[in-house]
Amino acid sequence: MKATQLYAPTLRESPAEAELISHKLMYRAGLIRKTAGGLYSYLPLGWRTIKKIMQIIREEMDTKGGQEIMMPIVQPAELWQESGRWAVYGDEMMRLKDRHGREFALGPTHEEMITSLVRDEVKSYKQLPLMLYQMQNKYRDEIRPRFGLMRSREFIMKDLYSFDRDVDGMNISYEKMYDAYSRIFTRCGLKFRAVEADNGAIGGGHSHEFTVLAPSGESSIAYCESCDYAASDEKAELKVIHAEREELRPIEKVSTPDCHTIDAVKNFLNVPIEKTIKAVAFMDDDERLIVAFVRGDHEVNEIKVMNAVDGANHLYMADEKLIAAANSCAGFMSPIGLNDKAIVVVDQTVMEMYNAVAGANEVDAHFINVTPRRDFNAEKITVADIRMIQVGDPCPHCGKPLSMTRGIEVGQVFTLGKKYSEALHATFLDEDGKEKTFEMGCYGIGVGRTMAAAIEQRNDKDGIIWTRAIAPFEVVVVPVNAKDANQLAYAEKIYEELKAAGVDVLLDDRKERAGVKFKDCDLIGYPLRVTISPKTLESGSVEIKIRHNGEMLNFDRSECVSKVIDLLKTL
RNA sequence: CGGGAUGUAGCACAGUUUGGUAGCGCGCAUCGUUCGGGACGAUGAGGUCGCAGGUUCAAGUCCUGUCAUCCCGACCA
Repeated sequence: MKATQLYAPTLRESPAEAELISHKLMYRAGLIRKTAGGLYSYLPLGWRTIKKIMQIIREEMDTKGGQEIMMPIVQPAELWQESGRWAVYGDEMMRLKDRHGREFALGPTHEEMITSLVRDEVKSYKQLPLMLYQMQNKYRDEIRPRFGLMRSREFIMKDLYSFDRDVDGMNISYEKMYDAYSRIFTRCGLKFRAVEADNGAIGGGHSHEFTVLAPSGESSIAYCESCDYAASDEKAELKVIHAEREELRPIEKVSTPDCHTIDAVKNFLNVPIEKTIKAVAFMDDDERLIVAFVRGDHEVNEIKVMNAVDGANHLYMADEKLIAAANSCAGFMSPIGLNDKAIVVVDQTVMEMYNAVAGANEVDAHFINVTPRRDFNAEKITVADIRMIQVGDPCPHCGKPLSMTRGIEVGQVFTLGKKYSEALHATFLDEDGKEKTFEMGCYGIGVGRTMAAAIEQRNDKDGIIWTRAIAPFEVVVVPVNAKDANQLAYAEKIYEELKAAGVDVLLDDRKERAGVKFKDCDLIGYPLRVTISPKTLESGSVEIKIRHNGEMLNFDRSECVSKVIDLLKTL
């Protein structure tokens, strides 16, 4: 490819609306352009990278036995009604009607489609396991598209679905995909973690999010530097912290005027915050009052609370009336004396405290010397791990202190079990002649987001730093002055040789000044630059610059191709 | 959907307070000089000032409405 024929409009300045480094650089380097909020066009350079990422994904999927297919983007409402998700999915689904008024959606995901496809065709265990995947645009009408390709309304996704005859088979498929994903992101040159995730509404089974470590990421993860444990902050399991055993003292009510917050109570009674118990009151969709208790210095994890309470799907801040109905008042709640209107959930660590401070369920009063195991007397107490992880909490695997970081979720794997196969009555005949329901799994990768994450992770003040595997071109050959026919001919020769050797190479034959071309090279981020100048022409040599460390090397012209190939192996 | 902000040339922005001929830089085109890290000079093209209504002799500027974009929050199979 020659730069004079390449449509790669670079910009000196980034658009005001771009906030994220990767978004700015993709715009400036001429990789993408925006059409409307959350809708982007990929220009030639961006699309080349996307295609390379897709190819890596394809190879790894195929290696594991995946077979590529292509399903329609437009999906009939009936399928979604069958699974029950037509009503559930809400405004995030882009819906449309055809000329006859029949309802359709632009696919946000394809569980229904694939399940319907497979149930009609796969009738015997002999056809299993089956793994089918596709790469295509998905549509989600995000409440707030942002960060360029990170959260857009139309995006390219690879989605694979596995069908197995039993749970063991499903778990094997899961392991295969987990392994493939690790290989894919490694090949893309990304630093990532497979994070244990909450699989929320899907329910049951395993789930890992493949998260690229980057401070600008939207998800927060806890990870261990000593072992490979990593989990989203919502999911991270926590161990019980046992307080030091103390002589039990009798419980006592004390006056704590105007002490509505834990800080105020702590200061007023002059006790360490670790000796206090705080309450957070929620209500769910059915207006049930759910009161969560954690140690004063801990935070409540709403997801864990929801998981601990049967039937709770959403949590909201409770209103005063509900709290009053449970015989309590905001700011002074405790499990001691709450009536059965309240569902009480207590963090496991709270149960191990001695002589602690807790509310008294009346205004301006607290109990001191509360020992939960002895004193908690609410109707029903659920004890569970319900707190948010904090830096320094021990790793559940090896016990070392955990670190926290932010990350970009680029892929997710999870087991679905029979959720969709049951809803859509997708069955097969097993070896024993009995009809059985498929055990499914689904596995997604955000392709555009992977590109953005790669840029987010590797860039400097001059631009993008591509890893060789996903660079739009591996090498750029730059004659410093393309108006000089000798230089251009020399550069063209080298370009042809590299191309013949299978190198993905661009010739920057534009009649621009050297500075302009160099700036563009750095901005776009080709891993290697081969420079041709009067000097190299005269000495019969070439100069090679390595983008990521700025190193300049000189080689005899005859070695050019072999040196480029050697260097590329290290990038 | 709540809070905040912004819409003026391809990009970045000034002009709006106090109504009076639509501007600067970059980019783009032509010519000349220059030529290893975003050169210089000259000439030039490019705008219904987001859109719609209103006030006024006169609106980019004031008023009303509306649309879009961005940020924070809520939300996120």
